[in-house]
Amino acid sequence: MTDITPLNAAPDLAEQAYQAIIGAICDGRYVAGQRITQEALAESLAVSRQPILQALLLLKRDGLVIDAGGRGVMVAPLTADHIANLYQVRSVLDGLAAREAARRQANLSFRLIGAGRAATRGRDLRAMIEADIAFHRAIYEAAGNPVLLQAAERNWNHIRRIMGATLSQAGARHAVWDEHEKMLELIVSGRPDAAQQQALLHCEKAGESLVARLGSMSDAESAKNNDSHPDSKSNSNSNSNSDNHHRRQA
Amino acid sequence: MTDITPLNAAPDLAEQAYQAIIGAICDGRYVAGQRITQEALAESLAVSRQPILQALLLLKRDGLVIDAGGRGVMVAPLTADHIANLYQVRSVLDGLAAREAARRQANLSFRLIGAGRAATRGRDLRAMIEADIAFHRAIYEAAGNPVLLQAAERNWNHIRRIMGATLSQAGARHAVWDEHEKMLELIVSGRPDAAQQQALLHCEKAGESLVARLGSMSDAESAKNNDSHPDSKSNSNSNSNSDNHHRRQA
DNA sequence: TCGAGGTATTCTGTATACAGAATACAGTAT
DNA sequence: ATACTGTATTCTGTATACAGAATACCTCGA
Repeated sequence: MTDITPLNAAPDLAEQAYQAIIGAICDGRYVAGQRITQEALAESLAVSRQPILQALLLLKRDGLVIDAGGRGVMVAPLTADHIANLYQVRSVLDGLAAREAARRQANLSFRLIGAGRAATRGRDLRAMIEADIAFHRAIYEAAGNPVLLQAAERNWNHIRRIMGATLSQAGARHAVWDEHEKMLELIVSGRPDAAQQQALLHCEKAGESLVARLGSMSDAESAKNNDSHPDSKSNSNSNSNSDNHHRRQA
Repeated sequence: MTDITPLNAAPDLAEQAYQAIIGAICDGRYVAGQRITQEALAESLAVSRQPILQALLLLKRDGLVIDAGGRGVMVAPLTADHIANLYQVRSVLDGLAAREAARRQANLSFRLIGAGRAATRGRDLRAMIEADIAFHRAIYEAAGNPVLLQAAERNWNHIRRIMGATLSQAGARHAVWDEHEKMLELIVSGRPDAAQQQALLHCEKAGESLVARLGSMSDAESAKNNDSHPDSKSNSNSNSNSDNHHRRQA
C-alpha cells in the first residue's frame, strides 16, 4: 500500500491558539508590555478558555509572555539584554548546525540565496524575514539533529519578533546575504570548521546590529504604538522590575 | 519595610504534576515504551484530568513522552541516536556556559568538587547524579544568561534519565570529577577559551561513555523491567518506528 | 481457519461551572 | 489631605460533563 499524502489534518485548538498568538506577537499586533486576559483571547479566537490556558502555558515557557500576577499575562518586553542573551545562544547553535551540515556535505540549494537577495531588493519586510528563516532552517534540518532543531526553534520566535520590530524602521544589513552565501559554500564543500566559524561570525554581526537598532529605536517605538494601542505606553516602562509583581505575602 | 521571606507557596497543580511525572520517568518508575493514560495519572496523583493534560502537553514538548496515537502517551524510548544528538547540543551549550562563567571570573566554590567526590565514593546513585547536576547548574547560573540556562534545563531531564538508567548498572567514570575540577580551575582563574575547550572535551567523553553503556545494556534492561511492569517489554521494541502510529487517512 | 465488517469500548480534547486568590476601589479615621 | 482597612470585582486554575475519534473486539462469511 503506497502511502499517499499521509498528511494528518487535526491540529489541536490549543496548538492553533498557540500559533495564532505567536503570530500576533511577532507581527507586533500585540505590543510589548500589553496585558492580555484569557477571556479576551478566548473571545477573539472564538473558543473557550481551556485551549487558551494551555497555549499561554506554552508561551510562558517560551518566554514570549510573562505572568502579570493575577491580572492576566503580559507580552514580554523586548530588552537589549534579552536579545544579547538570545544571540549568544543562537551563535553556538547555529555554529553547531553549520558544522554538522558541512560534515555531511549537505546538498543545499543556492536558490535559497537568490530568494533572499530578491526579497531584500523587494523591500517586503515579511518576505525578508521568511527568507532568512528559510535559509537558517534549511541548515538546521541538514544537520540532522532533532534536538538541535527543537532548541533552535524556540529561539526563532523571539528572533522573528525582534526582526519585525527593528527591520520595520531600517532596512536589513546588505551584507547578510553575502555572509549567507559564503556559509553555504563552506557547507556544500564540506568544511565543518570554517562553516562553524562563519556561522558564529554571522550571528555575532547580526546580533550587534539588532541590539544597536533596538537601542536607537526604543523611544520612537512607544510613540508609534500609540495610535493602535493608546494605553500600552505606560505599561512598557514598568516592565523592567516586573518580578516583584507576583510576590505573595507570608 | 524589610521584606522577610518573600517566599511564595503556590505551585500549580499542573506544575506539580509535571514535576512528579518527570521524577517518575527519570527514576525509572515509568520505563521507556510504557503507555500511560491521563486517567491513570489523574487517579494516581489524586487530581482531575485537567492538570494532567497540561503537564503532558509540556512533557510532549520536552520529548519525554510521545503521543501514542489515540491510546494515551508513551514514555519516550531511550535510543543511542537520541543520546548522541542530546550530547552534541549539550556540548556547545556547556561550552558557552563555561566560557561566559570564566569571562566573568565567577567565584565558584570548590566545595562542589568535594561533594561530588564524596558522592562517588558513597556509591549512592541518586547523590552522584545530584552532585553532577549541581556542578553544571552552578556554571550555568554563573554564566548569567537566562536563555542559556533555560535551553540547558530542557536537556537535563533527559540526561538525568540516561544517567539513572546507565549508572545503575556500572559505576560512573572515575575521571569525571578530575575533569570537573580542571574546568572549575579554568573558570575561577578567568580563562574563557580554555574553559570552553575543557567543557567540550568533558561532554564528548561523557556522551561517548553513556552511549557505550547503553549499547551494552539494552538487552539486560528489558529483562530487568519485567518484574515491575510485566507488559512493558513487548512495547519497548516497537518504538523505533513509532512515527507512523499517528497517521490519519486522507 | 482466516479475513472483513460492524459494534463497543476507551481515550482524548473542549466547553461549562465553580471556588479561591489577587487586585482595585471606596469609605473612614487621623 | 493622606493613610489604612474592608469590600467588591476580576481573573485564574480546577473539576465535572460532553461529544468525537481512534482502537480493539467480536461476529459473520468464505
